[in-house]
Amino acid sequence: MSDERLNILVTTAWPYCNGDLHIGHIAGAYLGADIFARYQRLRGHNVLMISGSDTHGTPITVRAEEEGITPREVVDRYHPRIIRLWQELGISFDLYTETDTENHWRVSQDFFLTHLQKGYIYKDTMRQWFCLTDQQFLADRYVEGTCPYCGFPEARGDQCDNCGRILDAIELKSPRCRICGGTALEIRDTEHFFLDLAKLNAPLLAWIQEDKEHWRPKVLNYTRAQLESGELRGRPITRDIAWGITVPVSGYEHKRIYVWYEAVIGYYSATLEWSEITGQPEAWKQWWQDPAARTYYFIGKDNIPFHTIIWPGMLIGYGGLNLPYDVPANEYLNVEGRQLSKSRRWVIEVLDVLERYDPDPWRYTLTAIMPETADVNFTWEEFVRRNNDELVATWGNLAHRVLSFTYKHFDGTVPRPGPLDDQDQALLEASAEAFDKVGRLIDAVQLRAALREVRTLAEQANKYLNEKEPWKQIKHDRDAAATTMYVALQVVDRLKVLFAPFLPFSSQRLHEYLGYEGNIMGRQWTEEIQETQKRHLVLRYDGSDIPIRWEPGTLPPGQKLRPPQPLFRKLDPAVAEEEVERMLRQAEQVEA
RNA sequence: GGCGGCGUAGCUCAGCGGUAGAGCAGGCGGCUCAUAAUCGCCGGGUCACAGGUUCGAAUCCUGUCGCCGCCA
Repeated sequence: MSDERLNILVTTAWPYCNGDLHIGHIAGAYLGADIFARYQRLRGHNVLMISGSDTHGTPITVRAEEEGITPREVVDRYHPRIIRLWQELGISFDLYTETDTENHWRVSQDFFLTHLQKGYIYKDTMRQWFCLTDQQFLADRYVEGTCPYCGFPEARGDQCDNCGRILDAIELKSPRCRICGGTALEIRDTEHFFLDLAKLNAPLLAWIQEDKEHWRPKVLNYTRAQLESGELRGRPITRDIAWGITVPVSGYEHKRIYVWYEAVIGYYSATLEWSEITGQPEAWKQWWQDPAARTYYFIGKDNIPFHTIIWPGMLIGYGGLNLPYDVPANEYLNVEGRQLSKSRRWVIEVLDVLERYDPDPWRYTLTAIMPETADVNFTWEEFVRRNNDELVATWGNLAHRVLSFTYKHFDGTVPRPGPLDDQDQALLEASAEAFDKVGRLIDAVQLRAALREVRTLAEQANKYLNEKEPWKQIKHDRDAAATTMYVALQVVDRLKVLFAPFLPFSSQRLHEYLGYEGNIMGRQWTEEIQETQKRHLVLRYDGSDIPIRWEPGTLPPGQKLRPPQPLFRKLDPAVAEEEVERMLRQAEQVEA
């Protein structure tokens, strides 16, 4: 690990702001990003972690129609809830914003105009359904009809829910308008703008062939296969809908920019917004123009092509901005053997479970089973087991036995050690080496393995105590017991740091029990940002006062401890069954 | 139909060219500081199947079977 200070941009997929987030979202993108960002901050790198709510696109308008409210009202309901989730789970975005801001509109329109002017956008005509009653074109999701392949009468314009085929809306038989329910539709020509991906194929291919050894094989193989096929086609980037960013071209103001084009620009626009808010208008250049800067995109596997082909292509077309350094895409998290599904109500919503459980057990379990290389299956039984047998038994108990023993026998003070024997030194060395080992794994975004490595050190420390038996030493050789507890306390103090990116809440408490002052988690707060016309809520973070670093420190002898409490609670194994039943009841309500 | 992934101990999974590993579950033992936590030991696998490459394959290649994605 070099000591060079890097500019590191950590970003995550922008969640659609049409509902609450579930543990699949967290395990897929946000938790990994947070662990990575917290670690890199402790290393002393110049980290900026940003994201925001995706407020546009049909998922939002469909939701609004279902409830008879405006899209903006949908956003205003869920955006603050998503922000509250980040706070409760400790996801440390330096800025979490949204896409319906003047800043994001301006930056997106600038991208559009720049692409247009540089020849990466062209105009073409498409054939689309037009509703004679509403006098407007209908985007895919606004037409329903009979599937031309399987005859299913309720097929949507983009896909048939019965046979699963991807459809072109104009293929539908007996189409109906979803807005007015009428059938007075006809196919008309409509003009749209297209991103010329074919033109970007060659430069993308050149980019993907250099310095990508650190990419996950699956992400790299998939991307290479797409680019080497040389079959990238133009994609429409405008739509005939009424919600979204307007097309900044005279004569086309009634059309909107397609959400897939505009949302990814948020990675850049949010960095500009952060620079603006913090009064450092040039600061964004550290991450977007420094050639040594690294940008990481934490996403789910469904998003891979947007981040390894389309967004890099857009950046190439725009010019002058850094391309992704890594796209550590995760696979899916299933629950109790079934795929998570909002519509079938098969979900574990994070805000909901945080009412019954602490955040760190979730962070622990979801990291331990993070779907880094394959889909994984979450079960409540495993959640309870990981909590009780690993988090509580191995780590929480280690911290507690060391703290409470010291507190009782050494007057609540870190004892002064005598000479260290081989065993003492071996454990201290192992705890120092752990920073290097775990650090390498996090740098490579292998978080499961990194967490396992930290847990191994906790196991070594438990073993050390069993061999030293300080409860016997204290009876006949107080100095020997003092040395043992000194060594154990050093290791617990270091484990506090090693666990901090994964388990920030409990590391903070341990920090206090160990007698230290200060906040090692950083501070999160919300803020209303007023632009010329619009107003929006953002989440911010400040970790500049964090008093620990990613290195083996020394807990000073003589430091006064605070009265210790257990770090984690054991869970009654019965909760696993109760939670599964709760989920089954929820899912059945939908089917009924 | 095309592309890709997976199939390793009862369970969940790691290993991905050099004498089969971890955690949990099961059995036995040590300890009693600690949230009946901890530590040690034991049993248990023809690494889906069949060929091939190699001095040597769970690990590379080919095929078969079984699951699962993505695309058409």
